[in-house]
Amino acid sequence: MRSASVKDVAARAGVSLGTVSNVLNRPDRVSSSTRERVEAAMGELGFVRNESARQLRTGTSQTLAYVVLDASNPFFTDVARGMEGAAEAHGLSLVLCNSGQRPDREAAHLALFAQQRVQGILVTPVDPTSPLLDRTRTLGTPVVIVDRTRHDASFCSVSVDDELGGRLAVEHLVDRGHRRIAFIGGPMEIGQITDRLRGARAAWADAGRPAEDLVVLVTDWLDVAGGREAGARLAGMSSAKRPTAAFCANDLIALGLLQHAISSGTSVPEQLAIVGYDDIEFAAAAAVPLSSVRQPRHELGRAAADLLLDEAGNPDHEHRQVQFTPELVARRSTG
Amino acid sequence: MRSASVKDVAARAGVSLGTVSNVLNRPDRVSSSTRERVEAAMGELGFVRNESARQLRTGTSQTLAYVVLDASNPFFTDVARGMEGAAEAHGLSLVLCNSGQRPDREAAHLALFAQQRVQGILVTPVDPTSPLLDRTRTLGTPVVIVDRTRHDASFCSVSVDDELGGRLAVEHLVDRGHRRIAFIGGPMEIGQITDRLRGARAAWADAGRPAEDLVVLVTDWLDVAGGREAGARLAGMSSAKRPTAAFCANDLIALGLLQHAISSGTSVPEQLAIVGYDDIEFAAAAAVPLSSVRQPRHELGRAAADLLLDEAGNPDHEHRQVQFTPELVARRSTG
DNA sequence: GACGCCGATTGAAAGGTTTCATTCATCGCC
DNA sequence: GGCGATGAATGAAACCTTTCAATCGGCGTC
Repeated sequence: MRSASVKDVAARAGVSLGTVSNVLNRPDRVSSSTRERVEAAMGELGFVRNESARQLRTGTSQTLAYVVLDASNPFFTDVARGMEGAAEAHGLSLVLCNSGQRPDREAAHLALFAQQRVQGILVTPVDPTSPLLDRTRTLGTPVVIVDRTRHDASFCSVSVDDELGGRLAVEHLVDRGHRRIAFIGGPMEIGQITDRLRGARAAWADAGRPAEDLVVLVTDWLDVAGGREAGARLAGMSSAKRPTAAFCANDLIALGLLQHAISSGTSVPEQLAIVGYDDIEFAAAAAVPLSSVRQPRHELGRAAADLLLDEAGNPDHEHRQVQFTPELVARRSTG
Repeated sequence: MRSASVKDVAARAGVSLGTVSNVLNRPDRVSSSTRERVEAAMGELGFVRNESARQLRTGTSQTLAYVVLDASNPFFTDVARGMEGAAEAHGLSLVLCNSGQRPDREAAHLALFAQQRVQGILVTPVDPTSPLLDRTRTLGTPVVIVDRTRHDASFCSVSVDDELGGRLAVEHLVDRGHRRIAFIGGPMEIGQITDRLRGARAAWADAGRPAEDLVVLVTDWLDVAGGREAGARLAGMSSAKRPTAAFCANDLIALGLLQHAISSGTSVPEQLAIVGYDDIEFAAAAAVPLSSVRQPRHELGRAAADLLLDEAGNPDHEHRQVQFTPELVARRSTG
């Protein structure tokens, strides 16, 4: 039971095949009586337009694709929502694939989308320097890097000023009078983590504080478990050496740290102030609402989609690296 | 600069177009010397196989689609991970679209996937009774309903026994000695919410407790804000009438309730015990780790994908409604 | 030396849609 | 009543791949 084609519809409605196509694509060009006849035939036959054939003929697709780094991190799903808005405004659909931080899956998804001839690919790559990105673009599919960046200007990208974010967090802690603080995050291979740390150190130095009073605790990964473990390490320090505040490289770490503090009877923020990063929904909803560095997630997604559409459609497109400004949201976890 | 086609590759490699196709699809049929020549030509021309043309000719696609109800709920992203595993095992890709609970977007995504002739569509619908689902299947695309169900057996579906889940939660609270409890959730149009409530009431009755000692607080939606607000309502009750435990219809509600309790000085679980539902990652990581009814999220996704593949590939497929069994995970929030 | 066989290669057809230059029909107007 | 203009409908060509029956060339065998 092969599904009906325009030809079948045309036969049934007693019109030519071109007319059916006109009904589909330029309904104004067709008289209302035949239009109705054609539409009736479509209904009776259960006609579903074959997108492959359409796309083959026209060479254009109606979709943008986003290869997500980690679909279970709320940050990325919010970014994707911003993209959806932009795509919808242009009459396009956004489809997602999740790489789950696996380079092989990332590669497979990139290849699939390239073969599908999507209008363009948004990607938060496992490794932004991967030559696979260059290859994908060279082969004809526009690519925009999301929440990461290439230091040369070889790709369009959208990101947030992580150095400033680090700075904001530490300036806030300095304002609150802290004289010994911790930076918690890792792994240090991720450029953004080191940027945040650099900003943190700069702000600390600007405040005239000695470098050794900013303790760095490196975690294996940016998840809740890493935060808990860091909490245990903090608790193990002598009270003289123990920081009175912690700046965590993302909210998951901060939540883990908070959890450890509460369960071990450390009061937040009195004995330990905490600043997170990302301002995910759960940050405001934590037991002690978290201060956090907010990234404009929806704008990030929207801007990325807009850049991609420009790259895809504008003949004299130039690569741009958009950088957004983060913002500190002070809540109870810093007093 | 149109991208190269098999014809271009064939010309460059000095072979026929059929041979190029053989290199792509049956590399064993082609001598290694010509194969190398063809592959070299592909590399030089930047050939990318046109998936639309392939699909048009063969009639088969390599993808499954999942229309997610709410991509920002970690529960659904975990379900999607289970689907990814099943898809990968069959050499297929899974693509996601988010309806964000908007029926119009759900409809648009269903239409898109049907036109793309994906192998099948997994969907957590806004409304499982929507005729759109029937229409999509009638028009030729297999559909499996995820985490919802049709009460007639008209569709394959996977879900979890919500009545049992409600039962487990309340039995646990009864075991803990609570004699007055609350059910918090809503809106009541969602079948699953009412199922959980029915199970809760049944267990309560089985324990010989009077119906009026199970207080129902209806929320507008299953989010953190709803939980906070319910917390305020609980706090407003006289201590004689105030329940000593709450069973929340999902973890987001439970987290909101927990947050309210902590910030208002109510100790958990001593003054208020809390059971959530879904057992999302943040449940275990909450300030007071949440007891919760765990749904087998990955299995749910995997089973859904398997059903879909059977419906798509097996000529004498019969619709099945798979129901999984939930499990109570006791943590600190219930003592 | 002819024959048959086998693996390697070929090339035309098919798949469903869109496009566009043509044709057809109708109508108003001189 | 004939003419041009206008609007509607037509149908062949093109998009790129895969498939499959047919051809080719080389080899071993009788």
